Amino acid sequence: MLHAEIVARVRELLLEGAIPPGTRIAERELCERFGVSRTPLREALKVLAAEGLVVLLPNRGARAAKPTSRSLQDLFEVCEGLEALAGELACRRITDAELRAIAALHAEMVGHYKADDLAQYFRCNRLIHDAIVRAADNAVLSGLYETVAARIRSVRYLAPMPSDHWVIAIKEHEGILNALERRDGQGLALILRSHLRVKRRQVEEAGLAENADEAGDDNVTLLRRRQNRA
Amino acid sequence: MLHAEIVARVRELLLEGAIPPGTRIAERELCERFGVSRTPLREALKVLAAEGLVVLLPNRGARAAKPTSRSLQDLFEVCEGLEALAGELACRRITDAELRAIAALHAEMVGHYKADDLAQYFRCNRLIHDAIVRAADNAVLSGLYETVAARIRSVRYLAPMPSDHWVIAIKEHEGILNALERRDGQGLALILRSHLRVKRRQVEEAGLAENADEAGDDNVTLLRRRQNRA
DNA sequence: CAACCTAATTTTGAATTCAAAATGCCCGCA
DNA sequence: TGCGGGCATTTTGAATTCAAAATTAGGTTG
Repeated sequence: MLHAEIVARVRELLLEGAIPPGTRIAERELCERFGVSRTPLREALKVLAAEGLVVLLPNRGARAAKPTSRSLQDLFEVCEGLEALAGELACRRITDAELRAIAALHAEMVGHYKADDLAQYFRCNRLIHDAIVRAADNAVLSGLYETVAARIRSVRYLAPMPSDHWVIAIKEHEGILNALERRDGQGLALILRSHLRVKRRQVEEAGLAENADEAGDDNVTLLRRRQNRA
Repeated sequence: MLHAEIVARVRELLLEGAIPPGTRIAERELCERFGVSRTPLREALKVLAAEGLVVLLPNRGARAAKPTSRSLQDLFEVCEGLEALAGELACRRITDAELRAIAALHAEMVGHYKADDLAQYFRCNRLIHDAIVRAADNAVLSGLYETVAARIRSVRYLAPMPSDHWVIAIKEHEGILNALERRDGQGLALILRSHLRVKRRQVEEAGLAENADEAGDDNVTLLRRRQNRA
């Protein structure tokens, strides 16, 4: 099945940053890169547009979606909700084997923290969150989480990790593991939400200043909108 | 833009029940029905497949997705989470105008209840939930909610509404309005979840018995799976 | 009579073609 | 020199074409 393959490969390019947010996607170029005709490529772009990774401009082609500070906030809010839900469900359904696997990942992650290996730390971090979602054993939730988390991750280069935040993150992860072991769904949900809120603030602080100038829906607009609503 | 139009129209057909779940979707037929070639139609089917309304079988065409009891449960769980999140955000962001509009809808809905007009009642009910999600003012959340709620609604014909449940639903809706007015996000989230859980049980009780025989992933399987996980 | 094998037909997946829209280029002109 | 208009080129959106796979039908044989 050619179509699904292409969706996956283009998504890869978008998430890896090989096609940076905001850049024009030339059909021609991707076609010859993949060695396929425009038909399946265009199908793939439509699907990715439905996922929110690509925006289609009528008669003007496709661009890699560039999250505004606003849409990034929206994504974080939803991601919090999804992770909280996953945490609750996981506490009800997680198997001992899954729990052990997460504990192992946690230990490995702490090791990377002590070794100051940020990349490996992030890898474990991600695997843990994925494992929790998987333990929730809900296919719909997994699918939505994957796309939302991917869209957030696509701008992860914005977030530098101050070392004091790193300590906090480790503490929070201990709480996560603890809540899982106690099967405390409510507690886990709370921790996951605040955990994500920390990351969100990091991205906000890192990213807001720099894309305020070019995005149409910038911070000033955002503030005005949300204040007007009150 | 032909493509988006076709996505919308086919989705309509699927949600209206004009193409019942599980039926084969003949490309040819839809093409002549819409008066378009296969290219944009196929693009539309790919998008709808990504949304979960259609399943694509390699070299064997498309079928209208038929939720199994399992996937329906998954959808309900996620919908609960999304509505709860929407409720929390809405309490923070809802404007007085939006609140008044919901109160008006609520009053209208009670009127339909007293007049025993089920169809109109459902209409208002849906509009209220949509309004709450809209008041949450989060585009990503709106999008996800729409698709998840649509997939649930696509099998709504399964759920008969016993009159005692109807009373409960009205009571719950009073609680919803009350929590919104008090801007009690936590409380609203709880009410929305239990509200949805009632509906979920209705659908389960109505639907489970009848599709157990044909679906591959039936109730027995479901129970076994989830029990095995403990 | 039933099971199976083969050939015709239909249907799918993808490439190619074609028309319309947008982009870019060049020239004239103030 | 700077600006605008018109033509050529490129790119997009959709139809058509073509090959491969599946389905169907029919015939053969045990």
